[in-house]
Amino acid sequence: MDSAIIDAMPKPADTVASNGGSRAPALTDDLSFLLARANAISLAAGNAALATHGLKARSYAVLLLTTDDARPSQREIAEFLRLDPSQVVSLVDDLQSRGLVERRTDPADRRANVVVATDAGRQLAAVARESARSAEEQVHRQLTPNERQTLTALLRILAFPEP
Amino acid sequence: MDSAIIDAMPKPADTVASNGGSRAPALTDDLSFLLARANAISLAAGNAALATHGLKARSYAVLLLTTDDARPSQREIAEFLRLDPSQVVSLVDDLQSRGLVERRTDPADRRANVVVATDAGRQLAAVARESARSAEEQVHRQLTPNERQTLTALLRILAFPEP
DNA sequence: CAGATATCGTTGATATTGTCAATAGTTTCG
DNA sequence: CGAAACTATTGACAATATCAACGATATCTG
Repeated sequence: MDSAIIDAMPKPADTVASNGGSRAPALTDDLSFLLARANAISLAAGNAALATHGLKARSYAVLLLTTDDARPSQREIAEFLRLDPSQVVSLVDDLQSRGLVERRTDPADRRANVVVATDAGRQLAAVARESARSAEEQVHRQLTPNERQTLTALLRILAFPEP
Repeated sequence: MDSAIIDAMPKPADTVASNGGSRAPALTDDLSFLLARANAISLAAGNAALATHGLKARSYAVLLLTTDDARPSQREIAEFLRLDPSQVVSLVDDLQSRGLVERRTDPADRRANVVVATDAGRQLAAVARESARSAEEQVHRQLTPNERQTLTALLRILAFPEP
């Protein structure tokens, strides 16, 4: 069915107590590994849910950004999603060929393309969002609302580091 | 330099208040997206740190698992890391060709290969672990010890769902 | 202002990773 | 025993990542 990428990396097992018996040296306690595995699961669920609409997490994220008032350029999209600019080209190409977004050269900087969702794009984004939301709900159903909020706040610190 | 994968997916922006002004519709508040972005950052840092030792997050994770007393089979490794079994074949091939791990057919089930680190593998794992640890430290330095512990606990719930 | 320097999007080449079906060897189950 | 299920492996193919080079702008510096 669906699978996913995972990339992990461990940590010391110093504080011996946290490990059940004397089992694995690290991975299960490792933040980076857990991050990777949780992401893989979340991503798989999201992709599965979005497939109905001909989207993947990637293209969905781009589409959603283009519905924003901020009118991001391709470079900004690339930075935000941590993608190579050339990958954004492909993603926008695809969405554009389906009539979901448009490229408009930024009047303020004619090198840059501002990507903006069409009406069709906005409509699709809306329904896709609902699918994504319920897929997420499944993945995160083991967490209480409070826990979700805490998790979101902590992840935001990692995802958008200060210095 | 390094870049990384990202895959994201958003959420409703219902609770209007959480958004600064009237900016982005969702992504910054979306758990799945934050998970993806945080993972991308963590992964990039880990890969960079491990490159010194000729490892990536992937191969490092496999190597580390093989230092475990649990003596995982390739199938178990694949499941744990959420990889296709064929990818584990490649990873183990590589590590084995470098003399870091060995394949031993499980006496209890001669279909299965138990993968176990050699002495050299254990040594490398030890030093690589130190590199990974300090890379992680950089990524997570914005979190207090308490926050890290909380985050770990919450992520574990997502990474290893109950039912 | 001119020329050097940097940036944005794009293309294309290349490597890495993901996905899937098919297979031989084993085990398990009826 | 024979059928069905499972393990590792291979190979083919699709998707993604990575990087260098380019034309079109913009910005900077003297």
